Amino acid sequence: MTSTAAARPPGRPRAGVNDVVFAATLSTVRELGYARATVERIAVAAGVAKSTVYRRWPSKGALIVDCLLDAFGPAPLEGADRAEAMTSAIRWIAAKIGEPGVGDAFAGVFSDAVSDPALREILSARFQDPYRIAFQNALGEPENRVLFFIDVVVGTLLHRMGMTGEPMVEADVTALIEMIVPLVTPDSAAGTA
Amino acid sequence: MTSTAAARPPGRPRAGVNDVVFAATLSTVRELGYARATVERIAVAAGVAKSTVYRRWPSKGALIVDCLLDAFGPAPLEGADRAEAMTSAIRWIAAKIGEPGVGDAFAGVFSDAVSDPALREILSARFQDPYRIAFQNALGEPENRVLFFIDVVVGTLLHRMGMTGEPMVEADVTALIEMIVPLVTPDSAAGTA
DNA sequence: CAGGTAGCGATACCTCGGGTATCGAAACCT
DNA sequence: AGGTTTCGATACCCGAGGTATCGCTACCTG
Repeated sequence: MTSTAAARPPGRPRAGVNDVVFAATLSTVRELGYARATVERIAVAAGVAKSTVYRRWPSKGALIVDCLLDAFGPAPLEGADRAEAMTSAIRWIAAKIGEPGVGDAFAGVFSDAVSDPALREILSARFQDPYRIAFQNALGEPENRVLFFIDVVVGTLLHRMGMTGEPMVEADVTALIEMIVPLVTPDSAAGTA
Repeated sequence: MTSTAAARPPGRPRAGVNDVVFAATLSTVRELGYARATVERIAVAAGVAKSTVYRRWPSKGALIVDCLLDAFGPAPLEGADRAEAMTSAIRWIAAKIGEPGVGDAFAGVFSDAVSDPALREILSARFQDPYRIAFQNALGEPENRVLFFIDVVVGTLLHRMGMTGEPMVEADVTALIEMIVPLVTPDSAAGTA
C-alpha cells in the first residue's frame, strides 16, 4: 500500500523554499511598497530565480494571496460569547493589517483584483471563503450577514490604509468594534428562537 | 481693469473637450474595466489625441479623479435633521458607486493610489477633502469622526464592489445606514452640550 | 498683414513590470 | 545508467504609462 497518498512523484524534488519566498515578499513590500515589489525583486531577495517563483505560483496575485494566508493563519474564534468572538476577530484582523508589509500587500492584491476577475476568484475562494465559513459557524449568522460584516470591517481598515498609508489607530478600531458588535445575534436568542 | 482675473493667456485657446473626455472615460471603463481602459483607448473614444489628454492631466489617476469629481458633483446635504442628512448622503454615495463605470473607476483609482503616494495626495486633497469638510459642517462632527465615517461607508461599498464586481444591493445599503446613523450626534445635543 | 504663443493630432519612442520560453546543470528515483 | 523534474540564468514578448517631436492651427497684438 505504498501508493496510497504521497507516492513521491518522479524527478527532482522541490526545494523547501516557500517560507523564504513569503518572508522575502513581505519584507520587499514593506521596503518598496506593493507596486515596486516586483516578482523579480522578490525572487532576488529570496535568493531564488524568478522562474522558480512562477513555477510555484501562476501570478503575482496568487503569490501574494498565499503569502497572506501564511501571514494570517487561522482566525482566533475563541471567546466566552459571540460578542467576544467578534471583538477578538476584529482586533486580530486590524492587528494583522497593521503589521508592516501585510497591510500593503493586502491592499495591493485587493486593488489588482478589482480589474482582474481571475485574481478576484482566487482571492475570494482561497482567502475570504475559509474565514467566512469559520465565522458563520462561530457566530451562527447567515452567509449574507457575515459577508456584510467582512465588507464593513475589511473595507474600513483597507480604506484607511489606502487613503493614509498608515494602519487604523487603536481608538478607531475600538469605534469600529463598538459599531459592529451590537449587531451580532446574542447567544441567548440563538437557541430560543 | 481688464487684467483683473481672467486676462486670457496668449496662444491658441483650449478646445472645450473635457466633458467629452469624461464621458469617454466612464464609458470605456464600463466596457473594458479599469485596467484595460488605457489612456490611449480613452483618447480614441473621445476623438482626441493621447497627447491632448496628457496636456490636461498629469497622469491617468489625475484624469480619473477629475472624472469622478465631475460624475459625483456636490454632495446632497439637505435633510430635516442630521440623521436624515447622513442617510441621504450614504444613499447618494452608494447610488453613485453603483452607476456603471463610476464604481469601477473609483475602485481602480483607489487601488492605484495605494502604491502611489502622489496619486494618494491628489485623491485625498482634491476628492476626499472637499466632501469631508462639507460633511463636517453639515453634521457638526469633528474631523476624525467624519474621516471614520468616510472610511466605513466608502470602504464598505468599495470592498463589496472589489470582491464581487457588483455594487452593494439595496438591502445591505440599508443595513449600512442603520448601523451608522445612530452614531451621529442628534441635533438636540449639539446646541445644548 | 506679420509675428508670437500655445493648443492640437500624429507618431515614434522610452521604461518598467508581468509573464513565457529555453537551456544546461543538478537531484532524486528505479 | 536512464528517466523525470526542478533549479538558476537569461533572453524575450507584450501591454501600458508617460515623454518628445513636429507640422499645423487658432487666437491675440501690433
